[in-house]
This record gives sequence, structure tokens and C-alpha cells, in this order.
Amino acid sequence: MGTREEPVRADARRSRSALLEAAAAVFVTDGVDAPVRAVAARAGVGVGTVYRHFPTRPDLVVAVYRHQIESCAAAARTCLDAAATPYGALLDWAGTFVDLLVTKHGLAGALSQDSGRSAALHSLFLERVLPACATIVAAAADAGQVPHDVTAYEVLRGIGNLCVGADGDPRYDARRAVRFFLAGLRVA
Amino acid sequence: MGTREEPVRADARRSRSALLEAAAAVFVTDGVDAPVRAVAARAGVGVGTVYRHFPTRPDLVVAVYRHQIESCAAAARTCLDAAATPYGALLDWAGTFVDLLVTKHGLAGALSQDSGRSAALHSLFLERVLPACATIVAAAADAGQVPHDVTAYEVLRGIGNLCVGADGDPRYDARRAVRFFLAGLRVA
DNA sequence: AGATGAAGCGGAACGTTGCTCCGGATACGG
DNA sequence: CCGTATCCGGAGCAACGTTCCGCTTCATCT
Repeated sequence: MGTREEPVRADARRSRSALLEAAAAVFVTDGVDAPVRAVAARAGVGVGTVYRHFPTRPDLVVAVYRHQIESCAAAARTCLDAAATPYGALLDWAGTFVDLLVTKHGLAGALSQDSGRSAALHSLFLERVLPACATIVAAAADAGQVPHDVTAYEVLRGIGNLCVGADGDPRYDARRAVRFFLAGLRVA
Repeated sequence: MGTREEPVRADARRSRSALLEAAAAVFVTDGVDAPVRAVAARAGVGVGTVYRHFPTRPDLVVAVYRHQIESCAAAARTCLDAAATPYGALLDWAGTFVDLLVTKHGLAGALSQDSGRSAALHSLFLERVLPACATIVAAAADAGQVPHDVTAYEVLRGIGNLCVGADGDPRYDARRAVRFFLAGLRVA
């Protein structure tokens, strides 16, 4: 599965890191949907080089945000430890998740469309943040704060969906919507 | 805004209805994101003819679903009359709204992306179903079943977002998610 | 050091989008 | 039945993700 290989040759390593840096910069200004050519140009590199390092567009996105996504997953533990109750931890962790999704324009959208092409993005979330979410959801269920039949997947998906296209629309506050959604999960 | 004109010439009228029928058929099988060319081919017509009748892709989508969207908006009244409480009406109406969005593959997705091109879809929802939703939300707020600061827009948007990509994913049930979301709106 | 071949590079090119344009066909009013 | 305003068809454009391949560059072996 995860082909974790740092390039051996110096030029390849240089290209790869230039690409990652350029992509990060471009994604900040133009959103995650920025054209591959824009990233290539910014890195001073041909498109072929992009596809040599990242076989598909979502692979590039994954590479750029892998750290932040994994640290978001890791935050689940600390939220569980810091909060007074598991449900409180869920609220806190959801906050950092929403931050991640809303800050990176279009990430939430890329997530919730299963065009098959974005398999890498999907599996990264499934392998990393789904277990994190599951930990908190299970704890909340065990504490009787949330129904037992609530799945981590639907919580993740619900939060993710609520963040789609949330930037730039002053009439819609994803954080608020997620708060409502999570409030609906709580048992009375 | 709304250019409501039936074509005068016989061939034009024929093309228009062939187009609408073809689009409906294609959207059912391939989803709302089906290529314009596919619709044109199915209607036995050139792409130019499509764009003569529907200046932009979302305009075609709007034309195909206008009836169902408006009848969904109209359902708000009957839900308010039929249900025991305004909140019950909100639940009922949300059910028909979710049905509409989930049945037409990709409609929810087309809705929540404001690429500027899909202005027609947006304005149709804003002009028709937002008021419908507002009626129910206001009634629920007046009955004290929902906070007064909850806006119809965020309810609409929340439900719409929760339906994005909900078809074909057996692990995610949009109806359930929406139920949670609406439960979170209710005051204790 | 110099040769060698595998790895990497760049960008032209392909297939697919939404959409435009205009020469030619067509139907309606006289 | 004929003139013309209207409409049709599909070639063509720009942008996208992705592929391909000739040329360059680097690590390595003698």
C-alpha cells in the first residue's frame, strides 16, 4: 500500500521538496483545487515531474497535508485526556478537525466526493483519523453520552460534509453547524 | 432574471422538450454531473442546441428539476398543517428535502459548490425553498422548539451538505445524519 | 577520471470537460 | 411560394488531469 520512499538521487529529492513547498503555497492562495500546472510552474518544474513524484493529483494533496491530518488524528488522544467528559472531548476534537477542513479551501469537498480518483485521500482519512474519531465515539458511547449505534464513520462523514464549501459564505458557519450536529448525537 | 419563454418555432419547441426528456433520463443513470454532450447525443441534437436553450449547464439542471424543487418547497405548507408541532413539520419536510437531494445523484454536490457558474441553481433554491424552510423554522422558533438565532439558511445548507455524496456509500445514511443535525437544533 | 546506464526531467500531446461561433437548414408570415 | 428571422449542428477553443518519450543528469563501477 503506502509506498514510503524518499528518492535516492539528489535532483529527485530537490524536485520533490520544491514541489511540496510550491503546492503548499499554491493551495493556500488558490485552494486545494488549484491546477497541477500552477504547482509545477511555481516549483519551476515540468508537469511530468509532478506526476513522477505524485501519480495522481490527490496524491499530491495527501502528501502536502499528511502531517496536519495525522496530527489532527493524534489530537484525539490529548482531547480525551484533557476534557472533563468523553463528549467534551468529542466537541474539542471536532473543533480541530473543522479547523483543518475549513482552513484548507476545498479539502472537505475533495474528501466527500468519491470519484475513485481520490482514493489516496480517502484511505488516508480512513486509516488515520477514522480510528481517532472511533476512540472518542466509543468512549462517549461507553459513558452513555451518545447512543451505542452511532458509528465513527458517520460522525466523521457528517462533520466533513458540514464543512464543504464553508469558506467565503458569511451566512453559513460550519463550526456552528457541527455543534448542532454533535448536540443531536447526545443522549438526553 | 428568470427568462420564462416557450420557443415560438415548432422545431425549437421539439428540441427543447427532447432535451429535457433526454437530460432527465441521463441524469438518472449517470448523475447530475453527466457531460452536456451525453445529453445532446441522447436527444439526437448538437451541443449548440443545448446551449441555445440552456445558456449554462446548471440552467439545464434547473430546468429538469424545477418542478420537483418547487413541489418540495410547497410541501413545507402541508407539513406545517399536517404535523402536530412545528418541529415535527421540520422533521417531515426535511425528509422530503433529503429525498429530493439523495435521489438525484450529485444534486446536493452541485448545490453546495458556489463556483459562480451555478448561479441559476443557487438562486432557484434561494428564491423557492429558502422561504419554505424559513416558514417552518420561524414557526418552530415561535413555538420555542428551536433557538431564535437559528437561520433558515444554515438549516438548508446544513441539510444540503449532509446529503453530499450520500448515494452509494452504505456506511453513511444521510437521513440519519440529518435527523441528528435537527435534533441538535431542538431546545431542551 | 571517465564511461555507463538507470533514474529523472520537461513539455508536447491526448482525451475530456464546459462553452462559443457561424455556415447552412428550416419553419413561419406574407 | 418565397423571403427572412430563427434555429440547428458540430467544429473549435481553453482549461483540466494525465501520459509519453527524447534528452539530461547523477550515482556507480572500473
